[in-house]
Amino acid sequence: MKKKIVRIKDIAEKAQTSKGTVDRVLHNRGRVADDVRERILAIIKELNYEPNLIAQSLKSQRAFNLAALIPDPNLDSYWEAPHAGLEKAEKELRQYGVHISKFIFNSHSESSFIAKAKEVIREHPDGLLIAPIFYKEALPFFKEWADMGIPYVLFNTQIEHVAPLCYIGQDSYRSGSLAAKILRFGLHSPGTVLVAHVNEDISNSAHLITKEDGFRNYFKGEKLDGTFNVISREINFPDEEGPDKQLDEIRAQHPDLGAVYVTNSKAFEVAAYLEKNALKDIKLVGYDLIEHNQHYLNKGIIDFLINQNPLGQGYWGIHQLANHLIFKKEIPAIKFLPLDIITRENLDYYLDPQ
Amino acid sequence: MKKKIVRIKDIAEKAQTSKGTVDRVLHNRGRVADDVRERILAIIKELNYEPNLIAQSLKSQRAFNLAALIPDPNLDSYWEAPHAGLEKAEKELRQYGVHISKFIFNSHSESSFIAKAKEVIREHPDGLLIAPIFYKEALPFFKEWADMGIPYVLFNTQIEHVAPLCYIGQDSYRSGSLAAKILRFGLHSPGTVLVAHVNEDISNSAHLITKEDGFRNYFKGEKLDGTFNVISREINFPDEEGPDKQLDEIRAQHPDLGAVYVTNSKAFEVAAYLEKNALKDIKLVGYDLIEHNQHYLNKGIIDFLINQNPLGQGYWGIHQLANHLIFKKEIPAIKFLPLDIITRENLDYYLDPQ
DNA sequence: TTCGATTGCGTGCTCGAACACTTTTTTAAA
DNA sequence: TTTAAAAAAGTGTTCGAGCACGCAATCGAA
Repeated sequence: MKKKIVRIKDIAEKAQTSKGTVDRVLHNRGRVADDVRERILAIIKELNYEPNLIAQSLKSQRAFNLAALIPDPNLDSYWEAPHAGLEKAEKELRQYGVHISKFIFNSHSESSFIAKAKEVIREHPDGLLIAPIFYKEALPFFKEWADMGIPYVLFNTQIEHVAPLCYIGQDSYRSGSLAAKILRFGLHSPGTVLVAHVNEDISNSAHLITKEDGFRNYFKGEKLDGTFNVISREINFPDEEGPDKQLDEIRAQHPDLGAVYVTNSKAFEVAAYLEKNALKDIKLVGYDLIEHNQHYLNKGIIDFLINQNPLGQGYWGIHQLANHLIFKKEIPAIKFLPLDIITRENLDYYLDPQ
Repeated sequence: MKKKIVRIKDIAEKAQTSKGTVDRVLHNRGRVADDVRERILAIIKELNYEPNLIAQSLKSQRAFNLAALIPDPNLDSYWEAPHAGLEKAEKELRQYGVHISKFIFNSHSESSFIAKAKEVIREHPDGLLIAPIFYKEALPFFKEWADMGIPYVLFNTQIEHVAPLCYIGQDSYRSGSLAAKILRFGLHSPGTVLVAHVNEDISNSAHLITKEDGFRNYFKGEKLDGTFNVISREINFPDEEGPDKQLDEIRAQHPDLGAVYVTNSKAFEVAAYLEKNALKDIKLVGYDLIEHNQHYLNKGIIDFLINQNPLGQGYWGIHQLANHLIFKKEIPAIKFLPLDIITRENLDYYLDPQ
């Protein structure tokens, strides 16, 4: 069986018309007699015509200026990976005329976010990828971008009541349940389990609460809430101090502390404490393959990390924009990335992209 | 900063010659004066010319007939996924003229493998993807294909002393270590750990032994070989019987059996036994997301599965061939796919492809 | 010098889709 | 019936790389 590629010309011939007319039908560009239009549409369906993307993009040669509004990786190394993902996607899509302008803000400064968001508006990109870590500050901009007709993709932080082209990231609830499952598997005897929100402004981070919900409900669902006592704490401290004081206190209150679930990428802070105090039997699960975490994962102090695949988030974010703008594909409103479970033995595979 | 794409014409102009000459230099298609050649090469380097793949493949329009030598998914559902991966890759690459012919053999019959392998030779494909599950029978063909100049990619089963274009699959040794790590995390007290090779001809499956090595060495490396007693057994039985007799026997010998590691996709057989005998405390880890395994994973009888990503193996196998044949990229000799850890809570994400 | 052969190099067509431009047909008004 | 305007349909160029073809210059032999 031969696979024949259907060209516009083939359709034209079969419809006894010219490729120009077929082209007008395909692109709804002006004035074709109704009977001809219908005939052509029927033939398109019949022959199952699919435009040749290669020829298409060779011709169109259009430039797509995408913008990425994303935190500074120098201030929080977590953001290095999304940057890398962006660049990987840009490399692949350069052939199609994609260019990405980065607008980098300070992840600790709302005002820098606002300033950069305004810059984005001035630039008027064809599409936008944004990590909306400042919920309240970001809200007004969504409306503005929508009015300007700039499609935007959110990643890392899911936001309700906003209609992006797509959200890319993890299912926080599931993510919490998964952490619970892992820790429960490793827990040998009844005791206290701590959910630790480390150095994060909870009021601006709904997803951490969602993670906690998922975590707690795992224990409830498994009828284990009698066996294990799940407590949660916000643990905030200046960089130079460490969480020692707070953790000491918690251990004093709950001598049967058996596991800690850190809801963001700061598990290494807790790991340092556990190591210092030789608490080998307290299980520890956290997020993200940043260097500090890898260090304690290799030492066996952090047992498992859940990978949020930040590289993939950047990569797929740009690809979704390209799928929408260039390839005119339908985009799912949510793209959940896998919840990868990482431990010392499979760490390597998740460090470098495919 | 504008990103200017360098064309052959640009090079020609700068070198004060014609695009035909530049083309001859680029493709070593003879007869260019030495001074001109050098001038052109210098300019190509200077301008950092990269051929426009889009235009390239539009023009070349070549057909690439790839062959896939792969077991029948109707006899072992594990093979459904590689088939799906093949098809996904074919869809993506159809634009580039790729067509895949499947040569499907019976995974229980060496002679059917040989027959199909001979068919492949008659077909004379441009490239070949093969799951060499019959080591001895496959060997002579590798040489033949090499002589015919057909590049071949191996997947699923790694074979030494053969020089494929690439091997795609898992690092079996690591995979064993990972299984050990997981089980050890869940083991609460000293006892016996069973490595089970279920219904598989060990003599033709070196990779199962490698898995076992990785598994055992984890316990040795962690200085746990005193605490845990690792034993291994080949458990073979006819389909209609089940492993009950053998497992009963093992439990009689080792009443302290705490965990089972099944080295292939047959964990569900052991799971059925555990369920029947209400052995909730025996931890179980196996491979592959086939339906039977998913069933017991959801019931919580299988604790974790390691995903060999069979879909990805098919997908990347075809892509590696395409990278070599069409895009002339350098191919790594080994592409290890990630060792994904799957449990009930993150199963979904690994079922459907990206 | 003339002819043929070889080497070196330039021209122009091709791929399929996009789109500007031209030509033909239809419709409405004079 | 003529004519202009509007609608419909057709033609031809373009994108960048590949490659066939053919022209021009050079060389060697007669």
